[in-house]
Amino acid sequence: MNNKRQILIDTALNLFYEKGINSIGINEILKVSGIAKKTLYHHFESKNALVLATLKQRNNTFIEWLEHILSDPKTDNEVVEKLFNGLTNWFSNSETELGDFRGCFFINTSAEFRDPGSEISLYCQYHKQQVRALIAKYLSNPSDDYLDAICILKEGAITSAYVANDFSAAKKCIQILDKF
Amino acid sequence: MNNKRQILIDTALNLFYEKGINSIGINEILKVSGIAKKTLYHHFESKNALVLATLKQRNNTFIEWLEHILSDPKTDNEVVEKLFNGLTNWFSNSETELGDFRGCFFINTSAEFRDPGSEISLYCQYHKQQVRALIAKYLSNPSDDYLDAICILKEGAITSAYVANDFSAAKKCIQILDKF
DNA sequence: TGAGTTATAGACAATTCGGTCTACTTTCGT
DNA sequence: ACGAAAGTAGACCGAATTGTCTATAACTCA
Repeated sequence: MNNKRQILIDTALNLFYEKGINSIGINEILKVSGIAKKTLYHHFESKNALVLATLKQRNNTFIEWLEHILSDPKTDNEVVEKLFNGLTNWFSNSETELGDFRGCFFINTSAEFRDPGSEISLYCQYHKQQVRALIAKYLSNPSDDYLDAICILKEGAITSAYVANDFSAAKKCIQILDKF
Repeated sequence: MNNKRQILIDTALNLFYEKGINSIGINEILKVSGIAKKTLYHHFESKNALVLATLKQRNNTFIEWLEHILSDPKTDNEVVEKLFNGLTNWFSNSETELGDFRGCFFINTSAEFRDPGSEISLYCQYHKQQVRALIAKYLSNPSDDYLDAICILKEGAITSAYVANDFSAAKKCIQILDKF
């Protein structure tokens, strides 16, 4: 039964993303999901293994969402518009697939797991590569400079929205890239 | 004697910034600093109060560093160059005042303390406002659009450097702003 | 039917957490 | 010189942490 395993991942991801991984204990995940501790440790060898599974789940969700909102662009400008309008919607909790905005799960997790060589940190890095590659796929002229600009602004918009509470950051990025 | 208080803040800040606040217990700070627990709780009413003091210390250090590297700019382009070259130096551990690069202490702390209304989250937000105001001070033509672009790119560069391991991100920002 | 897998509840261990407290000593300003 | 303030070591508290273990039950599939 992969059922219980999936419920554990879903429950853990929701709690981790909302409250932070270090703030959520195993017992709380079990209490919310209604699953026994032995079952958790049958499917995952440690809390870190569960964390890694939630990262992969979130990566899949995010990539699918991105593919959806970027679909069928006519121009490169349209890719930029779709991307940053999508981020704006995310910030204002209008993208139900992504849940209530609490920053980027991977940036947050990198901040909590500081060992740069750990599997968790490396997966966060990998996620950013995935997103970059996906954006590149939709651009007709994916010059490195243009792609760099889009990706750096994307990180800046997410961080500005979460830390500085500036939900209009993504909209401003469209203007900046217009002049590029 | 504010001496012990200052040692506690310095020790805590170093440990918090390197390993993360939730990963560092009170007892470790006491062990490293060689200060008694009673003394800590004489100066700070809780761990959170100590955390807040380290945030203020880091804010002062960062603002002073920024004032130093931005001093006497001749043009707005020079402000941008000085800022992002400074960030590049920070990423490669060449800015001794800022310590070994471990991302932005305020972004990291926002990720660890997820309650958006908490005093700690609000101070992180305040820090970003301070930095923005300081950059504005050095610009001869601080239009909101230009300032927004600089600040979003700054956040993007720091996050890209830390999470995606791209230490050249800040350099790319100069090019992007050239065309603005 | 019977073996193997997956599940259950929850006691338990070992450690760590933030924080309090006692009893004592040092330092400093007037 | 004296009293107040600031310091020390570390025992102690209750709660929370991850992870192990026992004992039992339900499910699937050959």
